[in-house]
Amino acid sequence: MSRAATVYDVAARAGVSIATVSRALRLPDAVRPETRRRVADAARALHYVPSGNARDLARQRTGMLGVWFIEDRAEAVVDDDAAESLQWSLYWDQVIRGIERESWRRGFAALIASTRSARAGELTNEIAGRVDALAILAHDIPTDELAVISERIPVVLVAARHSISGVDSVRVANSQGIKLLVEHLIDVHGYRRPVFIGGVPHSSDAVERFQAFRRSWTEAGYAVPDTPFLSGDFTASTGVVAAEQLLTSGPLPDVVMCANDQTALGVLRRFRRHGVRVPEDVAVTGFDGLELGAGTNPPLTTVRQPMLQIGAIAVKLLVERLAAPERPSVATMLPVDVVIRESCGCPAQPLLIKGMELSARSTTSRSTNR
Amino acid sequence: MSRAATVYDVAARAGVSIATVSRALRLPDAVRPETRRRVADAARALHYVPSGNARDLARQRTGMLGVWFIEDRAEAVVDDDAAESLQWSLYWDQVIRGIERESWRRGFAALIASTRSARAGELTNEIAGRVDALAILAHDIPTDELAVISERIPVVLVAARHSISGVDSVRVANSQGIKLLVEHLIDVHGYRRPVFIGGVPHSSDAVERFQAFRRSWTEAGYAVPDTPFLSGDFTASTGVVAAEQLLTSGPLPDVVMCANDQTALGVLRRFRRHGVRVPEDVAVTGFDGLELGAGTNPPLTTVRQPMLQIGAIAVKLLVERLAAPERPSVATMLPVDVVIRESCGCPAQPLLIKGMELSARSTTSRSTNR
DNA sequence: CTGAAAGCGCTTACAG
DNA sequence: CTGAAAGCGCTTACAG
Repeated sequence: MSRAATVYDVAARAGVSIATVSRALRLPDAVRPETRRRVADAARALHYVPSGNARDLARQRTGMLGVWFIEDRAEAVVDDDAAESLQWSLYWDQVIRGIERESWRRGFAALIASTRSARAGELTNEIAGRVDALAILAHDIPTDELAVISERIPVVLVAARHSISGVDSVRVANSQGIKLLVEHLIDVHGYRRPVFIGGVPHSSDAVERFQAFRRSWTEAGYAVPDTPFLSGDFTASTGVVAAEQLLTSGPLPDVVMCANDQTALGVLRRFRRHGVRVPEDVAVTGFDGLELGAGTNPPLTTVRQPMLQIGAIAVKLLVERLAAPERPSVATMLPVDVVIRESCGCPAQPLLIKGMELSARSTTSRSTNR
Repeated sequence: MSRAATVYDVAARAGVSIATVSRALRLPDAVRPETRRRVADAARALHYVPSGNARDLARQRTGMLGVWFIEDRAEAVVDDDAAESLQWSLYWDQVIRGIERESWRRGFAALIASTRSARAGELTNEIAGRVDALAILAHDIPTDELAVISERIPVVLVAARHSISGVDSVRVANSQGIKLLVEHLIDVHGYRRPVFIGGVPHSSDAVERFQAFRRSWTEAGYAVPDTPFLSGDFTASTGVVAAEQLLTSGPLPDVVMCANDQTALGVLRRFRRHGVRVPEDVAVTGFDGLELGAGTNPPLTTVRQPMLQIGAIAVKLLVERLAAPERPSVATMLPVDVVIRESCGCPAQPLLIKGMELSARSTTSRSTNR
């Protein structure tokens, strides 16, 4: 690892100018075949690896899309040996995967930077200046800093609480999803004593889901608590804790609605460990539609949001704005589906309640899921 | 989004030189408080966002760790509506997560670039030149290109087949894991007609696991096929296809060992759909130790590899080599555990067979898992 | 504590 | 088709 070769070294060895080296490497058709070959040989011999920084600086673009990912989970302790991964948001994971994938399809690399909280200035100094556009994945965002950054590069907010004028955003129809699910729980199963296990308190996803929970049950004529039974951090450990508390705080509700799948997973596990049968003794539902929920025991009834698509759309908005900086900002709301599996009390044959169609006021459609 | 402000603009507005702007922003203590304030005000007023490229170019470092992720899955068709995510390797996902996390802990951002196959030159041009060090996640690697790149920046190979001299690598004890699992299947369950569902043919993980499968059963005195029943791409669809073929090709084996968990998941699902009971009619095992396997029906007996740790160690090796470029290369082999759940025929209480201890020739230790 | 100046390694009009 | 030169936006010895 001696001093790395540069265009100058390659040029010298090939007996051409640095401009020609640049062209031979970048625009092969712009130079004579003979020249091209000489440059290629020199580059190979010198183990030349072009500097991305220098190139990007000269070109005034980076080809990178940034993902700023704020972990908002608490430092929760999980009692399960294998559950370390459950500390992580499987939901964000999927969204990030959607971003990576779409970035790749559109010729960008993804620069992922995560942090535990938005330390002031970090966003600006660490990534904003090194990417062409930036996706913010967070429930709570550093509004002021973003306002400045969005003046310089396209920014898209995913699942964020606040919106910033001129900044695109992507979110899902939380309320509709919960509403459809509650209707199912009432109409099909006749439940009437629900409980809600919340997520990160300042998360708009968590807030919207709980409010929809309240509204839906209330409108159906049932009294429900005006706060979540417990608010957690969207991890399985929240579910574990919630289940424990549920078991020691009087009669069980007939259905436990969780702010997300991972929380529901924790509830399921802890209930099972205590011999509480789901759905016989109590029904449990989630939100997200993680693959994981198809394999739980019993399989989890949930609301599925299009996670990969959320990421893909975020990238699409970014790239579009890169092409048309002045386009008005767009707030995308993606539809969700209710995935009926067994944890709500339904038989093994899963059903799918399409959110799309309902929102268009058509008949509830139920189609076989597998 | 007018022309973005630069140090020159900030300097002009603050009435100082660009050197002072740089210092005020980067080394606050090196300038007078008054100067610092003037610069900060100017920067804020101008919505100044420093250029990462220019900074990195001047500094000769990027603060970024690259992850080059080669997808090697085939374009398989899955019959399950929700299974799109199963097309993705949940294993790589975890490793990447481990990388992101450790990168962050060590003050680096992670640049993730993925591709479907190693197009020549892409690696060199697209990432190698823009990161301080590079992790290659792939079963099969572009050896020549990497040899060149590793001359310039630290490279670490994860789960790769070939090793390159002078390049660090991380892999797991595939053989030991399979061996321990086979011993369990024979000693505890008395199975004798196993079948192996393979992974990507050129993957060393897939190859090592199959070879260990052969060796272990053979050494125990049982005849086993000398090729996998089927070789796939490590996705659930491979498992689905394998299960179909198994069902139509004569008597069922007594145990189906899969090259990884996602494949096993596909087998489980398809068997279940056809009314084949696991483990009563046939046992099934996986490899990876994904969380997902704890929730399948029945829960999956598998070999668990420390995926987050694999990623973390990859980063550690990279950062260490950054500090000591001449250190001899190290090939890390991480231990695995056998996670006994129910799909092998064991009762609900899960067991853990530690790979570590066995490899040190101590007694097989069995500890409760939850 | 601050400034002038060189340098980081490319790309890209502009000439020829 | 090729070269000389300016420019991309910072950082960092070196003086003062």
